[in-house]
Amino acid sequence: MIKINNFLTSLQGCNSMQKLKRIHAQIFVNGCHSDPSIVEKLLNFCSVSVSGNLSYARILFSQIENPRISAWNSIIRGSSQSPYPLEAILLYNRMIQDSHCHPDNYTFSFLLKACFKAKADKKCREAHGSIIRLGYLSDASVSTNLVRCYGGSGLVETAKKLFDEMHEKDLVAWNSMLSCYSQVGLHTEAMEIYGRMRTSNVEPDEFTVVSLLSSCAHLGALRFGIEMHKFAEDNGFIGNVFVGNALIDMYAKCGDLERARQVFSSMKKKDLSTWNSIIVGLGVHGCGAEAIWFFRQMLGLGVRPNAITFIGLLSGCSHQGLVNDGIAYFHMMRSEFWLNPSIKHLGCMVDLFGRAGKFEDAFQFIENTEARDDPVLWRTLLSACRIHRNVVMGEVAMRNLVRLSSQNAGDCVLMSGIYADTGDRQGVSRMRKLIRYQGIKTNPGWSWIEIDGIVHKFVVDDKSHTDIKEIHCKLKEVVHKSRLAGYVEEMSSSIGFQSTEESSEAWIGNSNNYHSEKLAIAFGLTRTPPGTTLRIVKNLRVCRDCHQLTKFISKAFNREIVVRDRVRFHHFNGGVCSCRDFW
DNA sequence: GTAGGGTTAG
Repeated sequence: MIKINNFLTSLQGCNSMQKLKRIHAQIFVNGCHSDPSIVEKLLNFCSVSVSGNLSYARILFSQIENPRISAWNSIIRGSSQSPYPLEAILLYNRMIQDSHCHPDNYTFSFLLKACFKAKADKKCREAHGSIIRLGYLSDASVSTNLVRCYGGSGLVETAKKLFDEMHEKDLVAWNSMLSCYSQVGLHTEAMEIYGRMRTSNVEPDEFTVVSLLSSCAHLGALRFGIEMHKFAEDNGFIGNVFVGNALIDMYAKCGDLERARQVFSSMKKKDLSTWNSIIVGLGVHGCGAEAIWFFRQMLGLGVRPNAITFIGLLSGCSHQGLVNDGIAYFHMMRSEFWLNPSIKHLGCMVDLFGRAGKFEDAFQFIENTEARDDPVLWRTLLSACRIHRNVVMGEVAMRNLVRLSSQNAGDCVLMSGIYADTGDRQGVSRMRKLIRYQGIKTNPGWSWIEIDGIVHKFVVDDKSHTDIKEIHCKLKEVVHKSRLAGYVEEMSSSIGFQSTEESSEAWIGNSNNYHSEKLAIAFGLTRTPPGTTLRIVKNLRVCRDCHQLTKFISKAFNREIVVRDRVRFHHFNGGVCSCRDFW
């Protein structure tokens, strides 16, 4: 009789369906099929192993007369890892209804994994009830899975409560909570969790670093990101491809392209995300040509691009005015790689034409696409009209937004900006009325700057900062010095309308000196030694007047200033901006 | 002999 171990050894080297069947047949020949543990082993292997085969596992499972809990667990686990996690939930239901088996802590772990992947919120809550009833909440793996499930369905508070109630929080539990905050965009909370983790004496690992770097990227917290980089180096995490990718993304999003390139070239192991991170990073910095260069390298090495690669490429082309390249890559996407353009790709194309002032092309592009009723495309066209002060096309875009009943405050402010730029007071007042009449909510604008590892946040006309008097004083000096160098306030403010800011900032008449990014820059100037680069992050698009003033500041104070706005990066140096005034 | 965590998207 062949020993069980022999089967296991042959399974290890098994990579084809035929071999699997052969082993299965041998089990029969040797009369081992009546031993449930042997069949369960085979089942578990087929369900879970990378070289396994879930379809075969299903057949095997169907042949077991009264599956024991371990068999149920194997098949539920296999399905939860597959592209059809819903199947795991159905199997669980069958087990509860039709078998005499009771779920254990393993069953719940696998079930919850499936719930997370399938976004099955209701089932998650139901499982939560059973878990409490059966006393499995104290199991670390089960409760960590619950935390992820609630976090993934947006119920972050519930996730946090469960996490806080966990008796023994191990590293995986901390990492799950951290990534939960990071993924829903609560980056400050993610940082707080990290702080608590450290004070609880839990040593971070690669997973911790990756989630944290993602939060650093969104916050624009370069200093903290550099610290994390150092930490990763000291702890031997640098060979990890996730860590490398997250580092590239963090450096790019924090405005330090040079370091992003360095990390990229130092990485021995690269995957698709590595290439995407550098291409997308270069794209938002307006380095379209360089993004194309990387794209060609990538193709040369046989790495197949995906939809994200093309987002990076197309946005790079649009920010650098590479219209023909953009068109070529848009077609290449479908013809060579069988990728269907998403609304984001279409948006990039409208932006590509619009930014280059090719309004007729932009308009025709929207009209000829199936997504012509998607407000995103008209909104993109409207932004381009703002750059080029195109009233006629701006009104076309605005009319379409109204037709689709989706005009928001940002759209009205953009349109107002176009009217203001062309001196049309009536147009401005029409837009103001539209906002008041429809009660459209405006989006408050803020900017932040990181000084000595602390993030300082400013809103328009901020009075809350403890050093606000000093900041205002500095701002006066800054404006005075810039005026001497030739700075003139933008025309639009002289008719009582403040520029492009898509926010309530825009509606506060004469407060243009107190826009959030101006406050942040003035603060940065008072708190950093001469020559230090200032890095500002803001949630909206930078306004024309602030953009103009920042150019003069970069020259008058001899500072490099990097501003990350909602759309892209602006590198101000020696009186000019990398966006060449097309933003 | 059975478990849980990570990056990139106008």
